Amino acid sequence: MHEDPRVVRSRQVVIQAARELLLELGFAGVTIEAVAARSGVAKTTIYRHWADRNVLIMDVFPPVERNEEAPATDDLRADIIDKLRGLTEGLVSEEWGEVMPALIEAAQRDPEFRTLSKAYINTKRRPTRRRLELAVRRGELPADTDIEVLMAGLAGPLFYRRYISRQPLTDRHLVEKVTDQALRGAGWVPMSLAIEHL
Amino acid sequence: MHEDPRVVRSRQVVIQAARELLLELGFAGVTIEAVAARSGVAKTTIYRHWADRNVLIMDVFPPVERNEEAPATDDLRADIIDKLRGLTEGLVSEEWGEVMPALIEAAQRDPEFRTLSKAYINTKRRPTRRRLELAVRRGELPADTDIEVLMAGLAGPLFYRRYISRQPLTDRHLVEKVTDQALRGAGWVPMSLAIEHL
DNA sequence: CGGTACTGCTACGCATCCGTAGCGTTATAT
DNA sequence: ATATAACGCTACGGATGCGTAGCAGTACCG
Repeated sequence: MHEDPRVVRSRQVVIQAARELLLELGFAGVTIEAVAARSGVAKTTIYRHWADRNVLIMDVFPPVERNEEAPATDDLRADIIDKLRGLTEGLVSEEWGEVMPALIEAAQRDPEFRTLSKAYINTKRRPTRRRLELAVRRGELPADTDIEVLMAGLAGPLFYRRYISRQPLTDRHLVEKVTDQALRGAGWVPMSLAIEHL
Repeated sequence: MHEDPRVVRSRQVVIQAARELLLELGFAGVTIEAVAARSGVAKTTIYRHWADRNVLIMDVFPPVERNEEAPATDDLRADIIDKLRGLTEGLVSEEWGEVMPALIEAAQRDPEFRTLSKAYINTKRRPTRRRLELAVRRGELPADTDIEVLMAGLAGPLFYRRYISRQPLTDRHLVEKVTDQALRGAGWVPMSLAIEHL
């Protein structure tokens, strides 16, 4: 019942090669022949694991992890900064950041990729969204806060710098600045003050 | 010295067909043969106007317009909202919005597309950036404002909603909400108050 | 109205890629 | 040790796309 280590290795090596090709040449570069050449795995072997080219390409994108928890200390700002740091790491990582544009572009026209993309985004968004909803209930944020606008105000600037203006995400205190700008703009009141308001 | 109307027509029809194919099928779909079939223009004629496939694809993207002026009324908020409305129109337009993901993805790996993309972005950003710098000089914004973070806070959320979370940009007062969130977060003070502060 | 220039069509040769078949070899499991 | 399963290799047939050549028609310009 154990997985044959040869199978495990083949799959891993092939996916890695396919990912590299996607980064370097775009979707057009991910041909079975090119993947075979780069990975050293025979073309026939690739076809023994993936039915066709499209199935392989889907597997290039990392699996969705569904188990992230919403942080919930009594410090909203710290919780958000923590989340945005995670997002920043993802955006600059090779595994995620480099592959995102291809996924976004594909999602723009292919329903299957759109589904995959939505699964990613929603999974990533949920914990932060939960935390913001909690903040509203607690009074850290005004009751009439538009959470979606706030979400966009937090994550949007990071995506923007990464893919649109192409500026570094490594600037000192960037995440803090973005967080403060959005939270302050949303009318954030630190917990201690919020309690006084009751 | 006039342009032969046949040439004008050929170029226009071909580019239109190529753009449609880019939207529907991505870069891989923009083959000379497919463009010829859709446009009704003979393949040989296409090669008479474009040296090869890449040159044609570059022409699919609309030309950069360099003549936009920075607005400069005494109302920062109104000026920014005006600019963001323009951005919103672009993002939902067929000419721009639908083609952006492909350009971003291409810019991620191809230096030529990266150059083109930068030209677009910088041209679009400049007027808004100018207006924000003016605002700092005038005292509408704090002297230590990080203009790049503020830019990202204004434009980022709109890009984010369009391409990442895929939410509508047509919500009532979305642009106003985004503007207020970012400006307020940046410590914006309306002009009348700013004067009092002197 | 006559020459020029643009266009459309067919037909290439070349290359790349798809996905499959057959066969020998080697690693793995029991 | 032996059967099984995975792998590599070569070789296909079919499809698609590139970019070019040659020739015939026709729209344009002066």
